Amino acid sequence: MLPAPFPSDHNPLIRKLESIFPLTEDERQALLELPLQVTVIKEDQDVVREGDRPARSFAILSGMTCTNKVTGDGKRQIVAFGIPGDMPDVQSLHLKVLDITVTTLTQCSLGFITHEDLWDLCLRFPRIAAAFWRETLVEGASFREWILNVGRREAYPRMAHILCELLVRLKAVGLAEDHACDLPITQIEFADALGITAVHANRVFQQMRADGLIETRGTRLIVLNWERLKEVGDFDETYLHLIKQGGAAA
Amino acid sequence: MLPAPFPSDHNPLIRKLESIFPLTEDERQALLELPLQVTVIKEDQDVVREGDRPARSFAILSGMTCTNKVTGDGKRQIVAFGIPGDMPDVQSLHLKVLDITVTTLTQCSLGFITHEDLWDLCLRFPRIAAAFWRETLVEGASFREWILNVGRREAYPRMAHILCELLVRLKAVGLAEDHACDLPITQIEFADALGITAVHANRVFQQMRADGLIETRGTRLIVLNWERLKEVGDFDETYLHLIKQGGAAA
DNA sequence: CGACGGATTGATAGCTCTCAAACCCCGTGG
DNA sequence: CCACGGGGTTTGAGAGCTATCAATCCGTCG
Repeated sequence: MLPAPFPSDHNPLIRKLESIFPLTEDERQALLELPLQVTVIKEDQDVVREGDRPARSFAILSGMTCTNKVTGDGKRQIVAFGIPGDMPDVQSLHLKVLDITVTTLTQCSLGFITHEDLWDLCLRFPRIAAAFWRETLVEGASFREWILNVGRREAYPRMAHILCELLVRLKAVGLAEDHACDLPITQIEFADALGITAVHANRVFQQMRADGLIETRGTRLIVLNWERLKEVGDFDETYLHLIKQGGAAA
Repeated sequence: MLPAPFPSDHNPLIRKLESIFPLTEDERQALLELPLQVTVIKEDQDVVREGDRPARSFAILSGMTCTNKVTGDGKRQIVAFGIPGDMPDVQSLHLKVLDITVTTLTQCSLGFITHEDLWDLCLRFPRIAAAFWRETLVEGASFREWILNVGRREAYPRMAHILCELLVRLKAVGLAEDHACDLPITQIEFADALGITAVHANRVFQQMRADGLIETRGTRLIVLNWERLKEVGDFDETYLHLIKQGGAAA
């Protein structure tokens, strides 16, 4: 079940770009010819670390990551989850020193692209550059919502909100069914994402189960009452700026 | 004391771009010729609102803004402060629907640029496009630190951290002395930025004054012990990605 | 079978909130 | 010149959410 080298449109990055605007033949060709060093990395590994000065960025081809920061006294905060199609450290293209650490949550297949190649691509195809820029803006929107979530919602709705976000995003890349998905995220990690303790995250989960909102089986999340979960989590997916496809998903 | 139409290099936007990389004559010229509709707006006004679909973006020429979001039950969270040179809603260039509201904290002079003109500029001058992109990446870095701040620091260090950030950023645009600046931010707004209540923000301020860290005189903030403030706030300005100038500031 | 990381549970402490009221400063209007 | 009104700042006391600290439980893995 090792991720194969990604042919044509099974490349999540290309699929993502195509969801933003239809690629011309040239653009598509350039993306396919882009030197992509595909590497498989085990779970729980740091791909890049705060303070690094990478000469390349990467796209997640399969697997999940989390982007995190740490306070001076060692408390960790997860600020984003990465799913296939995301490029958690594109910022390093413009900002020399990384201010974040990207850690794998599962085994991941990552496609590394040198900054040189990325620059070249962006200069030759301004629309692709714009699409990357757009992606970082969407990421920014997500950060803003995350701040609101951590700053102004209590633990319970906070958890509900993040579950909604994850489910919607995973569905957008075809990795979730209607109301269920695989979430390789421990309660400790949820706690670090929500700014609460693992103990409290656990109690929140129990309450949500007791309330009939969700069910968990191992890493699998099953949402029993989607409408209620959205309501409780005060969730409105507008901020994810997903592009609605007219037709059905692939 | 009305902000005058901004000639040449008194335009904070141009100054900011120049701090990122030296502009060529062409680039500089294009920026100066950019149709900029300068508007003065009173304090406490919404410039754009969540849900809007603006056809233009704006740069802050003078004054301060805050970018905020609101939960379903009306709790407000400030996610960023805008200072001269910032473009709080550039995102609208790529993302149709605004997910944030930008409110003036003081009277502001704003330079509006239509998205059409912005696109044109970006396509003609890829380096300028890259600089804008870079700016949104820096903004993203700031959001990430904000999440860490709200999620993992207690109220006291949280406040210290935000004061550090504001002072450093204002100094970078020449709006702060070494350890003092004008902060037109009420305690209520600080509270909304920190994810705490106004009452608690007030108590934190009192404690910081009692500890000899700061002094406030009206809207003026005077930092009495900068080293200690940074330490307490666990502040390291790396994430602001400021570009150090070799020479002195203007 | 022992080790280990994650999930759970219980009891206590503590940071922050909530609610209310008072206080202050300042611009407005009589 | 002073009363009035309004927003921001302070204060106090009590309640509540979440953290802390410790153990226990559980499933997986060598």
